[in-house]
Amino acid sequence: MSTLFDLPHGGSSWPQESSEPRAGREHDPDQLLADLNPQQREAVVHGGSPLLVVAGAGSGKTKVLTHRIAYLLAARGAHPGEIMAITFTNKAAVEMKERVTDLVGPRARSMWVSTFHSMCVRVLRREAETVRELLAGTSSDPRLNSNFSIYDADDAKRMVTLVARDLELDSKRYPVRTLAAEVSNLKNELLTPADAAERAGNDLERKVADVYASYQRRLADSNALDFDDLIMRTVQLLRAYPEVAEHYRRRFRHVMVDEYQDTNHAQYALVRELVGTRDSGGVEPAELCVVGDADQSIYAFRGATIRNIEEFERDYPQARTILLEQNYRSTQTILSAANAVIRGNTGRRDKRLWSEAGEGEPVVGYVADNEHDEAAFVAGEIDRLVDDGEATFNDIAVFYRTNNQSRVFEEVFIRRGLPYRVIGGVRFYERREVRDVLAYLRVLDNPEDTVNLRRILNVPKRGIGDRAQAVVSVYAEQERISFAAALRRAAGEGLPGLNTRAQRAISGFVALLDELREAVAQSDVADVIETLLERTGYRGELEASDDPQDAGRVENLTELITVAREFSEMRAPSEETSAGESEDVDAAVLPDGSLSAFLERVSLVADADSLPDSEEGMITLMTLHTAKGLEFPVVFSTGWEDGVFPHMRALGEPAELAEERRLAYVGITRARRRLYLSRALMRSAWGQPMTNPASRFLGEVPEDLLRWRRSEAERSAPQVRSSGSRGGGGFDRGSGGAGNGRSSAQSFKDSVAIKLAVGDRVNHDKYGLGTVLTTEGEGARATATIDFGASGTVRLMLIGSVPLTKL
DNA sequence: GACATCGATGTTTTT
DNA sequence: CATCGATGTC
Repeated sequence: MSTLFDLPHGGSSWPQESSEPRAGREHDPDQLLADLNPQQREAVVHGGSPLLVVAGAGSGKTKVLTHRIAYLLAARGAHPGEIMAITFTNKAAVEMKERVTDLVGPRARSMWVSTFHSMCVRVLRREAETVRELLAGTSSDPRLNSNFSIYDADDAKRMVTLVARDLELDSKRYPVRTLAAEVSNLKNELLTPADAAERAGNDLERKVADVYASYQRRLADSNALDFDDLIMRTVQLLRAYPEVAEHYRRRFRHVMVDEYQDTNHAQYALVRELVGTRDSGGVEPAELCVVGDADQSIYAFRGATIRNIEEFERDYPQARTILLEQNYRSTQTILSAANAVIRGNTGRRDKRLWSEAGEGEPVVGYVADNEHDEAAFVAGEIDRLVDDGEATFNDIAVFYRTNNQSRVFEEVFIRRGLPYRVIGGVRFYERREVRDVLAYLRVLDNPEDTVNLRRILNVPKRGIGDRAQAVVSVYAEQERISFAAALRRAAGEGLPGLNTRAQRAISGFVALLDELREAVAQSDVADVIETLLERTGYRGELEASDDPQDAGRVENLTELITVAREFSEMRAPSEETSAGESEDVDAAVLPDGSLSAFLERVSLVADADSLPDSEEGMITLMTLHTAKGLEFPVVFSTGWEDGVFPHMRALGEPAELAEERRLAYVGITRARRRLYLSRALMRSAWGQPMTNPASRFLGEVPEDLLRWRRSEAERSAPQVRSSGSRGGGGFDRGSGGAGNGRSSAQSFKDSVAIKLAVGDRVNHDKYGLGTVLTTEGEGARATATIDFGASGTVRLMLIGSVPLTKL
C-alpha cells in the first residue's frame, strides 16, 4: 500500500540507497553493449534520426531504453539534464529511473523521467501565467493559477452532470457517461469547443459541443484542469508560445517515449512539439526514440491510436525502425500460440517472436461445464503444481476479461484455502469515503473547486439539500460568480429564495471550512484529516452506523491518514534540486509536504502501482488489461468464450474485435513456462444462465500446441434440458407468485419464440432498425443481441411480446 | 429535506 | 446478482 509514496517526488529528486553505479560501467560504452543482442545494440547506438523500436512482448524494451540513455551519456556526450523519458504509468517511470540510476548513478537525478501527465503538470504549473493568457482568449474570466486542481474521471463526470442539468438535457437521451466520453474524445483530438460546434453534424454532436463549452468554462472557474486538459493545454501552450516551446527544446535534446502504441492524438502532438522540426526555428529538433508494440495496443477505447506507431515512418520521414523479436520470457510453444492468434489481425506489421528457451510444455486446454467447474479446475491444478514443487503461489496468475469474473475464483480459493489477491476492481482512491475526505482537502486547498465543494456540501448530512443547492447554483450563474462565492454570500447575507434553516446550515458549513483552513495553515496533512474527520462528524457518523461496511470505511480512512503521514515524513531531501541550471525548469512549483503537493501526488499517482512486488505467497487474480507489462511462470487465462472474450460488445465491430485479439495476445505472452486456456459451456450472466460457444481465438491456437485436458467431446452428457434449478425455466412458471422475477409478467402464452439469425435486420418499436449480432439460447429462453445503431446495442428476450419484427 | 422503494442497467481503465 | 439513479412518500 505504502509503495504509493516510494515514488520520486516531483520527479527531479531521486536519491536512493542502492543506486551506486556498478563500477566503471557508466563510462565504458563497450561494457554497456556487451549483454545486448544485435538488434538491441543497434537501437541503443542509433543516432541522428528518429528511431522506432518495435518491441515484441518480452523482448527487453526497458533494457534498450535504459541502456540507450546510459549510452547517450557515455558515448555521445549527452548531459543528463538533456534527457526526457515519458511513460504512461508511474510504475514504469519509477522502474526506468531506478534502472537508469543503476547504470549511470546519481546523475540520473536531473533527467525528466515521468508520465505524460506529471510532465505536463510540471510544465503547466510553471507556465501558469502564460496559460492564463492563453485561456483568456477562449473562456470567460479564467481563474487558473499555478495551484490548479486536477480533476480525474470521476470529478469530470460530476462536472458534466452539473453542466447537463444546467442545459436541461434529458439524461435518457444524453447520458452523462456518453457526454463525458465525447468531451474527452474531443480533447484527445485537440478540438476546441468552437471546433466541435463547427463540425457538429447531428443533434448529439451539437449538444456535446454545448456541454463541452460550458464544461470548460466551469473548469476554468474552478481553477481546475482535467486529465485530458493536462495534455491538451500543454500542446496549445507550446503551439501558441514559440518561445516557451523553444525553452523546453533547448533543454531536452533527447526525448524517449515508452508504450508508444498507447498514445492518443494529443500525446502524439505533444511529442511533436517537444521534439520540434527543422523549421520550428531556433533549435535543431531533439532526438526522438519511441518504443512500442502495435500488437499490444489494448486501450483504443480510451483514445489510444494505433496509427501513431503504424505511421511513425510517415510522421518522421528520416525514421529508422528496428524490430526486436527475440523473446527472453516464454517457451517457444507459448510464443507460437501467441503468434498464431495475433496473425488473425489484418494490416499489421508482421513480427514473429522467437525464443531460445526451448519448446517447453504444451498449452493446456480445458472445457468446463460452467464457471464453477472452471474455477475448480484451476484451483485443483494450482494445488497439484504447488504440491509437485512445480511452482509457488507467487508464480501463478489467473486472468479474466471482466472484473466480475473474479468472484467464482475467490469463492473456490477460499474454500480450498488457497492464498490469493485480486488486483484491480474498486480501488482505494475510488472508495466513497476516501474521495469524500479528499474532496474536503481539495476544497481547503482550492476554494473555487466547485465539483468537490458540492460533493461535500451536504456530507455528512447537514440540511443543505438539493433545493438549497439549486438556489445557490442559480444565483451563481445569474451573477456570473463562482459557486463558492455564491455560497459565501449565502452564508453572510443570505440569498433570495433561501429559507433561514438552509441559510443557517450554510453559514455553519462555511465557518467550518474556515476553521479547517486554519488547521491547514498550521499542521501537516495527516493532522488536517484527523481534524476534519472530527469536526465534520464524518467519522462519528461511520462509527455510529450499524452498516457492517462502515467499519471497513473507517479502516480505509485510517489508511489514508497513514499515507498522508508517510507523505509528510518523507518530505524529499530537497537539498540540491538540480544546482546550476540557469533557467531552472526543475524547481518544484509546489512546496514540499504541502497540502497541494499531497493532492497532486494523490491525483496523478492513484494507486495503480501497488502491483506485483510480490506480497509473498499469493496467487494473483486480475483482468487481462491489468496484466499488461507483467509476467508469470504459470498463467491461467479463463473464460475463452465468444461473448465473454471476445466481449459481446466487440462481436459486431471488426476494430474492436481486433483489439480483443490483441488482448488475447497480451494474455498469452504473459506466461513464461506454462499456459492454461479454459472456457465454460455455461456461465450465468446477470442471474440468467447462458451457453456460450468457444472463443474464436481458441480455434486460432494450433492444435499441435495444445493438449486438451478435457475437451467438449469428453464432457459428461450434454444436459440441454431446462435444468430444474432456479432461474432455469423461469418463463414456464409464468408470473406465479415470485413478483421479483425479472419479466415474470410475461405469461406463458406469450413465450412463442421469434426465430432470428445473426445478420438479420429487424425493426423494434422503441429502438428502431437494427442488426442481429448474436443469438443465444433456444425456444422460450432465446435471446439476441441487436445493434440498433445510434440507439445502442441491446440484448432482448425473443418472446412473442417483444415489439420486434424481422425484416 | 430525508428516506424508501422501484426499475433500469450492466467491458476493459495506465493518468 | 448488485449497484445506482430516478422517482415517490413522510
